[in-house]
Parts: sequence; C-alpha cells; structure tokens
Amino acid sequence: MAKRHVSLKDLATELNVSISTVSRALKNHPDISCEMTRKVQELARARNYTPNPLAMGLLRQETRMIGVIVPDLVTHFFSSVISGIEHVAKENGYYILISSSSESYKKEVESVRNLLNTRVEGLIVCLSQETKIFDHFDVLVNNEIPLVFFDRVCRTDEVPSVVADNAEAARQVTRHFYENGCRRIAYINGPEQLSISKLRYEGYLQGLQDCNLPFEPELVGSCNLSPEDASVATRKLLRLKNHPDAIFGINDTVIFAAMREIKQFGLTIPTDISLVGFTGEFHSTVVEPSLTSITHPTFEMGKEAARLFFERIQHPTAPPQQIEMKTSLVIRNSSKKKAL
Amino acid sequence: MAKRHVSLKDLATELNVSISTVSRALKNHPDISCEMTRKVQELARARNYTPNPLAMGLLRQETRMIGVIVPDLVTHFFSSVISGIEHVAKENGYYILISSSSESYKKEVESVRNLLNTRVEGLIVCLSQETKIFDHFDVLVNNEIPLVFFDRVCRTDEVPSVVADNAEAARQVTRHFYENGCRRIAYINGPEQLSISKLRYEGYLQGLQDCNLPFEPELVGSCNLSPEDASVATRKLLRLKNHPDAIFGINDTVIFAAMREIKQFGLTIPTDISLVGFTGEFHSTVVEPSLTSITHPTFEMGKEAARLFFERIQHPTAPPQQIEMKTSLVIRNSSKKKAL
DNA sequence: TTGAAAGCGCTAACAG
DNA sequence: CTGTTAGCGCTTTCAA
Repeated sequence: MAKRHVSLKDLATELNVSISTVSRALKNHPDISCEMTRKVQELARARNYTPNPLAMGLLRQETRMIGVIVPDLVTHFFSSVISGIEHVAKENGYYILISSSSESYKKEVESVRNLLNTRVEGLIVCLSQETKIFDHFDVLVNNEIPLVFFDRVCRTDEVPSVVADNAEAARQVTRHFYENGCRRIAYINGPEQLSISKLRYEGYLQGLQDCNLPFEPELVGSCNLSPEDASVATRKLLRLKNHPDAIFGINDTVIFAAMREIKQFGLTIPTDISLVGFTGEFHSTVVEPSLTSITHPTFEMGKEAARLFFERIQHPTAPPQQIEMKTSLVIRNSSKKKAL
Repeated sequence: MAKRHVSLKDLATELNVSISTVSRALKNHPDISCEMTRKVQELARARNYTPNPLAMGLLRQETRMIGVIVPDLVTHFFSSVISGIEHVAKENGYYILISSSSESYKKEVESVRNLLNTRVEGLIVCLSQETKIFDHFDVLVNNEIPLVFFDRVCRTDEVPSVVADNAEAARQVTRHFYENGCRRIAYINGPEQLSISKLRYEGYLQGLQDCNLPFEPELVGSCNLSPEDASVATRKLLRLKNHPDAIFGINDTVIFAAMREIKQFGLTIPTDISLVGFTGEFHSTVVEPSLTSITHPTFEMGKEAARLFFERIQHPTAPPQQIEMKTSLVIRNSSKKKAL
C-alpha cells in the first residue's frame, strides 16, 4: 500500500470538522446539513477516498471474501466453475480466495485451516480425490460458517451442494452405446470414495439393466484421475481376450488418455471401440474422431454454488439444499458405429 | 464468521493478565517469564487462537494479498500461470485475489480500481487484448505500488515483467517450417496492440529473412483471439489461389481453430499444410495429427512473476527487470512433411 | 446539526 | 517481568 490511502481523518482534517461528520455526510445521513454533505462528498471524490475494507471488516466482523478450494486450477472444469463463482461473487461485492488442494487430502485440510484463519466468511469446496475423512469440515458445520460443496461432495444432509445428474447421465451414455450396437460396454471409474465415482458407476449399472446386458466385472476399470493411471486401466481392458466395444470414462483426462491408448493399440474409434467422455472441454471437438461426451454446464455450476453460498450467508441454519444440474449428451463421431 | 474467532482479549481475560502480556508471550518475547509464556501458549493452542489478519493489516498497512488480473480464467495458459503465482504467494504467506478482465479494457480498468480499493499490496497483470491505453496503471507507478506484467506487457521501462522469448520462438518456428520443406509460410497474428503480437510477428519476419524467403503480405492473417475469428482468418488463407503450405498461429485457440478449418477444407496436415502453435496445452498430444508447438513454461512464468512481485515489495523503486523465459519447440506430427 | 468517545483486534512505546 | 496507552480506519451511541 506504499503511499497510504486517504482516510476519513484526512478528509476531516482538511475540512476542519470531525471524523464522524465526514462519515455521516458520506452516507447521506439526514442529520447532516446539505451544505456540509455536499462539501464532504466533493472532497472525498477529489481525494479519491474509498473506505478501507480492513477497518470495515474489523468493525463488522465480515471480510466479503469467500474461500474456494479446488483439486486443481488448470483443468477446464475447475477453472470454468471458478469463473462462475467469481461472476456471482463479484455481483455481490465479494472476492474469492482460491486455494488448490492438488488432489491432496493433506493440502485440503491445510487450505481449510488457512482460509478460515484469513477470516473468509465461508468456503466453497470440491473435495480432493484422496479425501475419505470429512472431519475438517466440522468447524464450519458446527459454527454455522457457510459451506457449499460442488461436484465431489459429502455430508449432503448437513451441507448444501451442487452436482451434475451423474447417475442419469451415465445411464444415458450406456443406453446410447447400446443403441449404437455396442454390447460389451466398459466403464473406467475414478477413486471409489468420490461421490461422482459412486453415482456414475450406479448409472452405468442401471444402464446395463435397462438394456438387459449382463454386468461383467472385467469390464469395469478404475484409476486415480491421472492420465498415466487411466492409460493403465485402458490397456487392461484392451488386453482382455474379448475387448470391449465401448468405453465410458469418468472424465476428460481419463477419456483422452484412453483415446491415445486405443489408437496406439491399433484399434479404430469408433469402429472397434466407441468412446464417450464426461467433459465440458472445448477440445472434444478438436480431437480425432471428435468426442461424444456428457457436457457439464460448468460455468452455471459455479454460479449455482455461489448462489447457494449467499443463501447460506442469509440463512446459515436453513436445511441444506442439493442442486442437481442437468447435463446433456452431445453426440459426435467417437460413438457412431459405421453402418448401423 | 458466525461464531467469533477467539481474540487476545479472550485469552487475557481467561488468564487474568493484560492483553499485551498475552501478545508478547505468543511471540516469545524475552521479557516474559517462561512460566507465563508456557501458560499463554498452551491456552492459545487449546482455544485455537489465530491472529486476526484484518487487525494486523490495519495496523501494519499490509494485507498480504496480491491482485491478479488475467484476460480469462479458463484457458490453460492463464490457469497454469495463476497456479504458479499462487505457489510462490503461498510460500510467502500471501493470498491472491483473482479478477478476470474477460479481454475487456473496461473491465480491466475496473479490476485495477476494485483491487486497489480492496487494499491489495500490488498487482500482477496480463493485459486484455483490447487494452491500448495504459493510464490506469499510473496510480500504481506513481505511488510505487508493486506491479508486475506477464506475457502481454507494456511500459516495460517502468514496470517489471515476465515474457516468453517471443521473437526468437517465432523465428525458430519459421526456420523449422523451412527446413521441413515449406516455402509459403503463413502467420496468423493477434491484435496488433499486444506485445506478443508485435514480437512474434517480428520473429516471423526475421525467420523469413534467415531463410531468404520473400515476405508476402497475403500470408499474414490476424484475428482477435476468438476461435471464430481465427477460423475466418484461416479460411482466408485457404482460399488464396496459392494457399500456404505452413501456418503458424499465435496461440492455442487460433491453432486449434485453424486445424479444424483445414480439415474441413479437405486438406491434410501436415502433407498439404504444416501447422505449429504457441501453446502449453496438454491437448497438443491428443489432437490428430499431434501438434508441433512452442511450449511455454507457464507454471514457471507464474512463479517468476510472483518472485518479481516480492522483489518489488522489497525494493519498490529498483529499476524494473524484464525476465525472458526460454520456450522450446516441441516437434510432433503436424509439421513433419512426408518424405523429405 | 455536529462532536467526543468507545470499540473491532492487534502492536509497540512507555511506565512501572 | 507486566500493565497502560495510543493508534491503525471506521461506525455508532451518547452528549452537546
């Protein structure tokens, strides 16, 4: 802050009045004479006065800051959700403080602590993939500090959350495969503790039932969400005596890795293996073949999360809502079997 | 902040000592008896005391927050740079306040104002593509408020900055094309006011000279950085009576759009047209053909920017450095002409 | 219609 | 070794 900002005191001194007069004049308090009010406001503008949020924060016990914890900053999904959060936050005069957990439980716990120490007014969080224990949110829940989860959620009976219609989407994908002639439909899941893993897996199973397809355990892979691990899982599927004719991946990273492996294995998409991902990536359209995928309204998810957050600020004890965002299956070339 | 955090006063009351004693004990002041120090620190831990940064900020006139303004949040380049900034900021106990200008001059100006009003200690900025006037940084420069530019920069004689070796990289790309047999090398530039546009264009020209290739104005396109505009620019190149046999794009968005257009036009990459981008995208490897590209050390750029920022905090009036990051040309399939 | 004073949480100079 | 006091910028009683 180098050169100090001008304060009420500065204005007061210059006008030879008291600080409280200036304070009141600035907010058009009826007690103050029009004359005075005008003079003060004029000077304030001239001197470029803006109230010091630190002082206000100290006084009102509010910082107008929201802490946001995401597993990473660089994937499209998270940066896009953050963008949505930022949008609504800005509308409400709030700033967001972003912290990346790098998919690490330990860092997530630290981030919660640090952000609270910074006196954010609450948190919007997407769980790291390692997180299996949820105690670190006790402080928030017990003290009625606003908390909202998105995408990867927990404790939904106590904490409001925003999610995609995960199960339904996965079910739809499975049926889409079936309708395109696939009969050995594989699924590459994420870490089992993640809500999205559970739900998308369930949807997959339901989809199989819908189509009267048998469930075959060998067709279900899983991975932490790294490209490397996804490649391993894909190769395992490819090496089955009877490889799948369709693969559904839990997210972008997984499906792009799978795509690479399939090509490298010498198989053709979609002729040999159809592929569908769960992604909002711009790049779905730029890969070859273009990728059929379930598309999140990511920006909207961020906006919803922020909206829930502000509701929480208003009514910290209201029963927690869960908002389910509709996804849509965008059909491109990776799932269109040749002549049908 | 719902339930108030515990304060020094709370601890003092509970221990029946003065606030200053508690304050000193907490920082192991030699004046305080071991006995007292122990007792205080124990209680502080038990009550989960953490100093209130608002109070500290007010007192010390520092907020430990850096404002970061980027053109957008969702492209890999920016989210990755932000990630780097966050990393170094965290190491120094600082938080970053992110604001997106959405490539709009007006929003950039607003962001500068808002962030300063929030009392960030300084700004790290990448200019919006619309920005041609740089007055909004006067406040910072004149008041010695730390400011660092990255990637798209201005006023480099007054403000420290981090950039890629733009000209050199573009020159290298041009030569790479030449060495692979291309003779009609096109370049799709960004808005001319951007430093990166100027420099990469210069590099392109130098490259042509190096190879003794004539400069042909019709081979230079330009666009704002949207996919749509990039497509238009590409189509214009493709419709030349004698279309280029190589295209270099100023960034990811442009080159991916170009890739799509070329395919749609019925031409083959790299046989008909070689393609090289300026990108750090993971997706370079997933498109078909895989994309040869100049790769930024984006995360490192963020770290450097933050480092410069902290130097600036230390020495606000030191002569401004410009750090040039080495890029590297990663050769993949999009630029390998068949039999050479 | 205006001013004085207290207090938000903290530190530091000054007393004792 | 510990307490008192002032002050960072602001709002808000309470007094005048």
